[in-house]
Order: sequence, then structure tokens, then C-alpha cells
Amino acid sequence: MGRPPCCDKDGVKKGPWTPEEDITLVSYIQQHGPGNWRAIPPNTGLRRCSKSCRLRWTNYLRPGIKRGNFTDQEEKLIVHLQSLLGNRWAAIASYLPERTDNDIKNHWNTYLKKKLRKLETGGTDSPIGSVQSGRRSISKGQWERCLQTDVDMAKRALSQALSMDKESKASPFDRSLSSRPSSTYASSTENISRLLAGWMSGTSSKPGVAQASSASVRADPASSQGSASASSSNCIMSPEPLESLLGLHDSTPEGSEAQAPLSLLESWLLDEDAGQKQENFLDMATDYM
DNA sequence: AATAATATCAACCGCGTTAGG
DNA sequence: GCCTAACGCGGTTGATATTAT
Repeated sequence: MGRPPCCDKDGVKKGPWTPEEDITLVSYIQQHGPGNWRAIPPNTGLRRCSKSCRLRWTNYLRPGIKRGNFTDQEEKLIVHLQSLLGNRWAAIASYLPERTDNDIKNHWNTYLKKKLRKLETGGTDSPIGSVQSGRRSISKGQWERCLQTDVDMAKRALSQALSMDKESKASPFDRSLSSRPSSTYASSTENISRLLAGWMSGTSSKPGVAQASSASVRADPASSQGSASASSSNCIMSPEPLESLLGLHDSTPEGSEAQAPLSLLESWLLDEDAGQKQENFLDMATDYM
């Protein structure tokens, strides 16, 4: 299978998006909904490739995105999920609906990884985060069970997303619309967001568009043709699994694996109220093994 | 105040997967 | 069943901002 060109390289603009381009893109998506990215450049006159349009929308213009200022709880959740899922940022992002995979990936690479290393060097000599080292230390059988858990969780998330799709109209993710922090460029994008907010309230009956604020472009019919992996990563995570991850569920901590002595990192992960939450999260994971 | 070093993050690149002809 | 086109993802780059010297 040959690799096709993503777009016509001639005349395709690269680099940062201008507010005008953003508005053009948003306006088009207002009318047609997200998806069918290929059609956007010719129909809007944007000199951008379809890929760039999709990326701009999903990572920046899409409503419901919270930017910057990761909370401690979010960071801990990311660390937990990264240890469980690896660098599957889209899957991790599905558990943090207000965050984009790109944002989480950036935060991990630029901050969390260093933080883990710092905490780790304070505890052991390993250059790798203790979560990863903890994973390394587990037996092969345990590792395989972790993988199975991963698959099961993905399946469960998908079924939940499918079953709760209809009732997710009043999505909790929408709350970010009113609490989005501003950034340097956000002043212009906030205007776009307001534009979108009006659109959202006015076109909620539009298929494939109604969920745009609550989930992402991924909810639209055109993009529902995603791969199996995309099914888990693209699913609209209902609040329930998130609450589960945050320990708002009752779960029985039986069958949990033997814990190694706590490192500084683990202490960080376990401190405050996150302690119980992490246990519950891990228990939930092991419950599916 | 000027320069260098470092951090941050938006955007790009290339690969894998999959739907459709 | 094969091939092409498109989508989505993860890794990486590069521009800009911030901090240190």
C-alpha cells in the first residue's frame, strides 16, 4: 500500500494560524459540522491541508477545551493512565475530555516526565519514572494482565460511550466553556469560542454537531469510521468512568498486587485525597483482570 | 540591558489503519 | 482481494516566551 500524499504541497500554507483563518474554519464547521476535512480547503479557500484543518480544530478551536494550568489531580490521573496505557495519548485524553491529546502529550514531555524523574531520583537511582519502573518490576504475567486490562477498559469505555451517547447531551464537558482560561492567543479564540457557543445553542439538533462541544469532532458521523483503536480513544467518555478513575466509585481492593515500598513519586501520587482515588483506580483496573 | 539557556506549545511529519471503489 | 484515499495517532520540530547569567 503506497502512502498517499496528505495534501497538495503546492500552495499549502504552513505555520501558525491567523485569527482570520480560524474564523473561516469555524464558520465552515458551523455550517457543515466537523469531519470531511478534505472538503474544507476547497470549500473555504483556506490554503491549508485537510490535516492541518483537523488538527487546528481538534487541538485549539473545538469547544470545551481547557487550556493550560493542569491541576494536581489531572497530573496524577495522567501519570496513572500513562503507566497503564503507555504513550497512547488519545486514549489518555479520552479520560480527560477537556484536554486534547496534544496538550497532554506536551505536558507530559515538557513537565511531568521531568517531575517524575526528579521525584524518582529523590527515591531511587533509576532514571525512569517509578510508575514505569514499577511496571518493569512486575512479572510477565502481571504485565500481560495489564495489557488485558487495557483492552477490557477500552471495550468498556466504548460500550459506555455508545450506551450513554444519547443521554450525554447535557455534557459535563460543557462546563469548560465558561471557565476556559485565557492565553496569549486566546483573546481571539475566545471570540471564536463565543461564536461557537452561540452556534452550539442554536444548532443543537444538527447531527454530528450537537456533540461537538461535549466531546469532539470525533463524535461526528464522518469520523465515526475510525479504527478500532480510535474507537477506544475517540469515544466520548461519559462522566462515570472519569469518576471511577477519580475514585468516586466504591470498589473492593481485593486481589491487588503486592505494592513495592513507596518512593517519593509514589508518595506524591498517593498524597492528599488522591491516595484513595489511586487505589480505587488501580483496584478498578485489577478488577478487570 | 544584552545575551544565552531553557521551557512551552502549536503545528508538522510520517506511519498505521480502514473504508470504499 | 487489491488499491487508493482519507483519517487518526504519536513523535518530533521550530517559533516564541521566559528565566538565568
